[in-house]
Amino acid sequence: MTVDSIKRIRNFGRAVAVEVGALDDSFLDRGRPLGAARVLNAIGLGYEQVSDLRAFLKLDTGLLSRLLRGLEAEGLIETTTNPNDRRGRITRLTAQGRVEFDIYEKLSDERAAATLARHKHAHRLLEAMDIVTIALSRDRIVFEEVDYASDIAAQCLGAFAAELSNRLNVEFDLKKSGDPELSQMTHPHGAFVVARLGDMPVGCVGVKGSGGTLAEIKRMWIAPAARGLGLARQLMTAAEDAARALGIDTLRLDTNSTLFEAVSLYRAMGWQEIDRFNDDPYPDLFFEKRL
Amino acid sequence: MTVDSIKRIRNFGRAVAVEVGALDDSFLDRGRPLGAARVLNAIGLGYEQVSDLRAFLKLDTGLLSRLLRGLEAEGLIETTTNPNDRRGRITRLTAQGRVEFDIYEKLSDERAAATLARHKHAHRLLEAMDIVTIALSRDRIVFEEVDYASDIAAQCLGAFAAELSNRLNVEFDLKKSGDPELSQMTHPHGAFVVARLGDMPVGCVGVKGSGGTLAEIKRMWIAPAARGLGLARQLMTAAEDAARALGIDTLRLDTNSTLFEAVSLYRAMGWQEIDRFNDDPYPDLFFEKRL
DNA sequence: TCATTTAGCTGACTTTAGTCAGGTATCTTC
DNA sequence: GAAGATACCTGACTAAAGTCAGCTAAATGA
Repeated sequence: MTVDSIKRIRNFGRAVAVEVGALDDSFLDRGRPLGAARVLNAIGLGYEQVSDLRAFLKLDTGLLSRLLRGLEAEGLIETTTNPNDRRGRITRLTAQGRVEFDIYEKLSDERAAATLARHKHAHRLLEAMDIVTIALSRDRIVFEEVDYASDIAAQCLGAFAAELSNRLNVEFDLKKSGDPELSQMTHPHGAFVVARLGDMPVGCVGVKGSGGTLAEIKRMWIAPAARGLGLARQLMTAAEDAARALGIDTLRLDTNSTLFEAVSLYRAMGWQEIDRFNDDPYPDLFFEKRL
Repeated sequence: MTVDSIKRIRNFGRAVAVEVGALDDSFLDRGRPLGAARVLNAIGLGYEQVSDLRAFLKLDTGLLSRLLRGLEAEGLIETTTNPNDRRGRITRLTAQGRVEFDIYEKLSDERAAATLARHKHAHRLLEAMDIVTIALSRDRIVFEEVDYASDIAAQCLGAFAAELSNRLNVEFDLKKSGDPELSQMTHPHGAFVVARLGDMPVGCVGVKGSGGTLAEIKRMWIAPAARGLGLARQLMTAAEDAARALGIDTLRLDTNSTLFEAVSLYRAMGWQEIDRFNDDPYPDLFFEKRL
């Protein structure tokens, strides 16, 4: 079984190496060596400090320095000293550099679009790619508080609502005007936490308070492609931390007994079953945790 | 939607590039430059002719020639002229070269095992990897007749039986002694066709004959990770070709109406619905095709 | 048969990547 | 404020990768 698994991973590696290599090749089409292209790309992505660039690209100080001089000579970047630490330097794309960066971005997009075009019904492929992406980059998933009205929160809530509508076979629209949740999941009443991989949302949870020391956990969602990685636990921990920071000492939540994985997670994390505290028809299990 | 799909593919590319790069790095541990290691690896994989090596590795003739001389000097390979075309050359691993190749294989296996170890419940990840592997390498899937008793046939049949047992919730064991299918799916009575990607089985189908001009299609299976790619059609075509080559002019099959995708494929490929021709309880639809 | 093509080799070269030992300016710490 | 650490630079180097013209030997094809 394990031998077979290793074979499967190696087959995977071989298959994707072709795609990855093709992208690098397309980067050479601009006549610039790959090293310089990668530096330009990193700067365009927002790595400004030379030290950050070095860490990100894993380049020797001398080599990076020379590549930067090269891009400078091409008129693609400008460097200034970092005002906060005048040993360090800040690099920035010039207008021309921005143009060139955008061309590389376009090349990447075209590569990806070509892959997509080769697969008419790519839904399953994309889903599988997401699973792989998230699993391989699990360590880079960040959990952070965001505004309930932010873009990434909206993405999470939209996916959450779509899934709920689909599963319960009812209309479930979070966007209806005057959402009373908004202020209750915003400081100082409550908070909203998302888990994301880069700009890709992979989970969320809301702490819904009313100004007192009691709050409720709501809108708990993990992206389908991110399930089975133990993110729920991390997300709950982040939510508890956020609640504590707001001065909340008791959290409640409602759930359904058919979601046995979630239920056993709550129990494992120290939640106590309590009596029904609302009259929603869907939940049949109620929990409380003292922080 | 498409813009989003492109983002997902690019995120995927970024995530796997790290893994792919790590493998290359581990190849450098042997002290040999990557180019030479790749040539050695390709020879070990069975690329014997220098021209094949060149095409596979996309190397300049001069560069490859020099790399081959280097490996020769290390005593890892031997070259002889190709007796069929004495301009060409054949390369082969020496015993020492085989040892070195095996070490690289082990390094690759260890890399894969390390990836596996990082993911305790890797089942979902492996399944997703399979989907990606097969989708990206779809063009390299080969359809070929194999012996019903061969190893790859056994793998297909085992997977087929496991799936059927699971789906019908009954014991379904193809391995019971004296399988009557064996001779009926072997030349000259019948045939067995598999679809494979390298050594990874992705589908199979049997043509079960009894010496006459009538035969039956049986054991049609597509690996779960390979579904949605249109392989069934190619597999059926290969089965029809095999049947024709055996002098068979009429094919029959039974199926279940709930498998509507399969049923519509049969209709699209020119199969005609006929009356029930056996009394198995599972199938409720019967088809025939004149070749 | 003889011109042409093909397969592979070698020599001479350039480019790219990477390493390392200095050096200067700046920051940190005691 | 001196000692040490840090950030970045340059020069000098090596190794690896890649390019190209020209060569020989063999096969191909009119």
